[in-house]
Amino acid sequence: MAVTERREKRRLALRETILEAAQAIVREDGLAALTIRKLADRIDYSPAALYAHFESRDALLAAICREGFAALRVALEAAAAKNAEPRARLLALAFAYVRFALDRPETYRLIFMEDPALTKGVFETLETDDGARALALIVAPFAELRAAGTLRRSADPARLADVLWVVVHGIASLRLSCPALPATADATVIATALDALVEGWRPRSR
Amino acid sequence: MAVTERREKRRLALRETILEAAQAIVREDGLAALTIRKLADRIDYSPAALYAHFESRDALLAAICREGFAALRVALEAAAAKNAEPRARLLALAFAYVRFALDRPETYRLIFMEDPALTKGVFETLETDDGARALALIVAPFAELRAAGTLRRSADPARLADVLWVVVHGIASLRLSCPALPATADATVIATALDALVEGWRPRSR
DNA sequence: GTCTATAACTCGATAGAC
DNA sequence: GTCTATCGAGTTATAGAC
Repeated sequence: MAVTERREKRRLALRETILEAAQAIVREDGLAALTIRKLADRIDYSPAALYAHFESRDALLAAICREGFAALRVALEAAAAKNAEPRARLLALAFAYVRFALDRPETYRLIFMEDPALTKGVFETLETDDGARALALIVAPFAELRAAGTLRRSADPARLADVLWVVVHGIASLRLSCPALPATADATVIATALDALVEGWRPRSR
Repeated sequence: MAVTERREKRRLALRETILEAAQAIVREDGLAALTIRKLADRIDYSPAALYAHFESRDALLAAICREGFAALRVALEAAAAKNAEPRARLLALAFAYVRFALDRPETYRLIFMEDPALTKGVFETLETDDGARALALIVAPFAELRAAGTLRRSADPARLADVLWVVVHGIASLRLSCPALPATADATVIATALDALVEGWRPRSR
C-alpha cells in the first residue's frame, strides 16, 4: 500500500501547511484577519480546497489553539527544567508564561481570552492532557516548598498555584488589551505577588 | 430659545435610547451581535438614522465602554463606602469587582478584554478621570494599612494595589473565557491572594 | 482532492428624497 | 432628522466540473 501511504503523507503535509499559514496570519494580523479566502490565497489554493482538510473555520481555530497550548506547555517545561530550586523555578515559570503571551499575543488571546465554547472544546480534546501537565509544573514547586518547611503545612500547593496562575494570566491579558495600564512593571508585579505568596504562607514564627 | 432647547432634549433622549438598546444587545448576545441593522430594528428606526447620533459603530462601542466603566466605578465606590476597616474594604472591593465582571460579562469584556485601541481611546477620554478615581479606591486601604503599621514602610500601596487588580482581573477574565478553569473558587483565590499580600508584607518580627 | 464559480448571506456606511 | 435604496466589500460554505 505504498501509494495510499504516500498520498496520506502528502495529505498530512498539506494540512500542516494550511495550519502554519493560518498561524502566520493570526500572528501577523490578528484573529479577525484569518479568513478562508486570505488563507487559501496565501498558500495558492482555492478556498474550497481547505474544506477537505478542515471542516470549518472554527475547526481550524481549534487546531491553532491546540498547537498553541502545546507550545505554551513546552515553554513552561523548558523554564522549569533550568531551575532546580523551587522558588527560582516559580519565578522562571511566571516569566516564561508572560513572555509567551507577549510573544504570541494573538495565539494567547485565542486560547485564553476569546470564545469560551472554543476554549472548552479545546481543553476537552487535549491529547495527553497537556492542561494538567502544565498546571502540575506550577503546583510542584509549591509542594516542594511546603515539604521543605518553607511553607505552612496548611498551605495548599494547588490553591497557591491557581493564585499564581491567576496573577500571570491577569498580567498577560491586561497587557494585551490595555497595554498602558498596570503602571507597575510586569517583573515587579510577578515578584511582589510571588514574594507575598511565599512570605505570607511561611510558618508562623511561634 | 425654548424650541431649540426642547429639540436638544429630544435629541439627547434618542441618543440615550440608542445607547441603552445597544447595551441590551451586547448584554444579551455579545459584542459581535451588535450590528447597526439589528440595533435600528430594535428601536424602530432605519439604520441610517443612527448615524445622526453616532459617527460610527466604533463610536457607539466607545460610548458603551465609558458608561460601563462609570458603572464599575460606582459599584466599587458602593463597596468601599460600606467598609471602614481597610482590610475588609479591600475584600469587599475585590468581590465587587469580580461580581461586576460576572454580572455584565460582555460589558467587562468590551472594556478590558477586546481591542486595545478602543480601550486606549476610552481611557484617554474618561471624564473626571474615572480611571484614577477607581484605582485610588484600591490604593487607599493599602496606604491606611501601612500607616497603621500593619504593612512594612517599604510596602508601596500603589504596587500592592496593582497586584490586587491583576488578581481580580485575572479571575474575572478567566471566568469569562474558560469558566471551568481555575479549580479554586473565586472567593478562595481572592482571600488567599489578599491574605498573602497583607501577611507577606507585615513588618518583620525583629 | 482540487478546481472554478457562485449561492446566499452578512456587514457598515452613504446618497439623495422628503 | 429620518427615510428608502443601495453601494461595495466582506463572509462561509457548497455544487459541479475535472
